[in-house]
Amino acid sequence: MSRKPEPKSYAETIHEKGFRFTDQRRAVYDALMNRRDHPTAVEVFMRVKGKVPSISLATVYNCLETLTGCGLVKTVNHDRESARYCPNLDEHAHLFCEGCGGVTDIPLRAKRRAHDIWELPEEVTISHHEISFRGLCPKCAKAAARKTTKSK
Amino acid sequence: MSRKPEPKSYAETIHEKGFRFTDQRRAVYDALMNRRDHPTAVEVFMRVKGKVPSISLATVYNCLETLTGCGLVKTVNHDRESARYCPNLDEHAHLFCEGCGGVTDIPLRAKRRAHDIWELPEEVTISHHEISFRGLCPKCAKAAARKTTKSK
DNA sequence: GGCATATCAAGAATAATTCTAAATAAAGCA
DNA sequence: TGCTTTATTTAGAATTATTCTTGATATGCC
Repeated sequence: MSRKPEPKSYAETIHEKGFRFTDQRRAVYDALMNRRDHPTAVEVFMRVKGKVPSISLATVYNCLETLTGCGLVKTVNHDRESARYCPNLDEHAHLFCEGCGGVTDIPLRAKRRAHDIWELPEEVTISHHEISFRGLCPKCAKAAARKTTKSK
Repeated sequence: MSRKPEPKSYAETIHEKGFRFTDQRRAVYDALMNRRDHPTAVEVFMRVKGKVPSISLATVYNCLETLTGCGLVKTVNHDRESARYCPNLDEHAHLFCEGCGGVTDIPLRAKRRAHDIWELPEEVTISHHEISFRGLCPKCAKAAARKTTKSK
């Protein structure tokens, strides 16, 4: 298949790690970058089918794993729901809305370190952390407030 | 079966919610409280079998759900691993050790509020949050440090 | 004790993800 | 360019944790 030149950044990142930048991997990566939301593997699969009709769900899982392994994408877990994937590499938490089911990125306030917030023993080494909130996103919270006001 | 008097606190909590405090539920609750660690449902099942040999895994799941519904136990999730259950009701995070596989409770430093740490939009309502760290617990971190020192 | 309801046990069913094996595609080299 | 080696993809089977279903038990209340 034909190849357009890619912005070096991520194509190179993949190559540096010893992986090939295939059409499938690009399509999966683009599916995330174009929307910058938090789709599940199945949702990515549906988006990608348009571009690479022959792609299989297993390949989507493979690609997502490769991309996370390269540090280009993050996995987002919440309770026992399907894993979601996030292209935002900045430090942030996630808010899972109980109203609309959406996921919102919540940035960390500047200069907060885990040790300032949590009583982490000195010795521990943190390789990864994940913070998730469940509640109502701004939109749903406002809608709920309106409803309550009216009914009273 | 025979019943010893229970400390009112949790037996009552269960009754208040309209549930019966059965032998199975007590055994599951005790399995958590006696060790105060973070077992999976299967681990709870194994512990409980000694006390209630006829118990089934499905019942352990049911009991754990009832107990969490009553606010006596918390569910702890990490990546896509099996859910774990935690009897510590204080505000805390969890450290999942990549060395020994153990889970450590990490208390919140006094008086930190989520809004101080995260750029949460004013309107949002948080009903629940979960913080998990992955890394090396103090014991494993020390062991790793020793090893590195020796080999150099 | 007898009735209504809650709970339990066993195994089937489900859902997300991973694994397997064969087919395809790409990269490296003659 | 053609050949070889290796990586990747595909489709479907397998796995794993959890939930659901159904009939059997146990409990609380009159």
